[in-house]
Amino acid sequence: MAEPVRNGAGDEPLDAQLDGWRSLVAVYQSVLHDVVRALENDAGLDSGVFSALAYLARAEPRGRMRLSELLELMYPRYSQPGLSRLVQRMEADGLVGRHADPDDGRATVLQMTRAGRVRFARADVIYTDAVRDHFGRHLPAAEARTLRNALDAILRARATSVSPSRTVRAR
Amino acid sequence: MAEPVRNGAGDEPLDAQLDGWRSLVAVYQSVLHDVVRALENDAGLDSGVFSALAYLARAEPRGRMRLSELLELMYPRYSQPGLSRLVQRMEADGLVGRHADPDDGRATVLQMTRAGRVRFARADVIYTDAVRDHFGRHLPAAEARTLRNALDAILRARATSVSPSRTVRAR
DNA sequence: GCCCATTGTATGCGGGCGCATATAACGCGT
DNA sequence: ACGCGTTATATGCGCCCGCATACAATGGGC
Repeated sequence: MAEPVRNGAGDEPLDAQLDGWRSLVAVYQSVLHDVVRALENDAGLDSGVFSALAYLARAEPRGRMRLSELLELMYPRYSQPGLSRLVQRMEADGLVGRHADPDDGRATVLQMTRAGRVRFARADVIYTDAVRDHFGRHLPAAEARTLRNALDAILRARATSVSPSRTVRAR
Repeated sequence: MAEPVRNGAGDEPLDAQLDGWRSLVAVYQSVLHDVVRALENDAGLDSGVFSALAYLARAEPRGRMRLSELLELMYPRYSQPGLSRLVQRMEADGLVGRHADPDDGRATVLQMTRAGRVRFARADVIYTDAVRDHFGRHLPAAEARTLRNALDAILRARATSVSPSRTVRAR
């Protein structure tokens, strides 16, 4: 969001970090827009469903996961009610099953269906190709590694510092 | 969106660009969430209103801009109907005026109000501080410049390559 | 064994978004 | 001056989101 007041030439105190953030925002929005379009048009999946399937595909054992675990992975992209309805739609589309957890009567266990696996496998190819085409293609591998290192360092630093309400349930 | 299948250790063919994209997505979502929260809580502005005000504040002459010009700046974050309603809300909140363009009967000219300027000035401080606190603080200035250069190169490359439907009005 | 605070999930509600479409003004060709 | 394709904006509609809240199950304290 919001790329206001870019330091074009001889502006203000010149803030390298702020400029970096603005460039990051611009790239993210531009690339994501095209990638999401590719997912929807070529794979028939919206980005939320795709993300959920991606996490489920990695889940052990075999595509099973608690709804609450998935929520932690998808937060803050989805709120708890938002995820609740997302998986309802996914169940309606036959991509996942929702079963009562035998160990905890409150919990719901998600189970990827075979159809879900197939849809995800196809979509993953679309996604990967789209990211390469719209992003990776323009970034030399060496710079990509540098970029990743810098960004991962930020993630680690943020995880460490006591950022408020990193916990899903707060207040 | 979607950070599936991260190359943790000895995974697949190892794709530096894809990993970079995933890190970018993770940082963007995490940081943006907190920045938007700060804007809403401390400045009482949602991110769309803030972005629009930021562009208007830079407009010459003095906070005037055509709706269609603003649309190009906000695209693809907002669609044309989305922006239409966004500025309607902004007008209702007294942040901008909407006047018929004397030179073109179809067009609407936006004019930032004094209240809009005040609200934006306050929000801009909140925004800048939040970005520094959640992002810039964790990124050395040298790395920030490297980051910006790599990302801006991607933006330029994307603008050059004939990416389909970069124009607002397509199809 | 009974409370009761906590945890896991679902739902009522209001609001914002995008798509398709409508409406109105423009301007060029004739 | 008329027609018609184009451009600028607005609106009907359906969908999805988050917030607040409801509800059910859990487990530790006593």
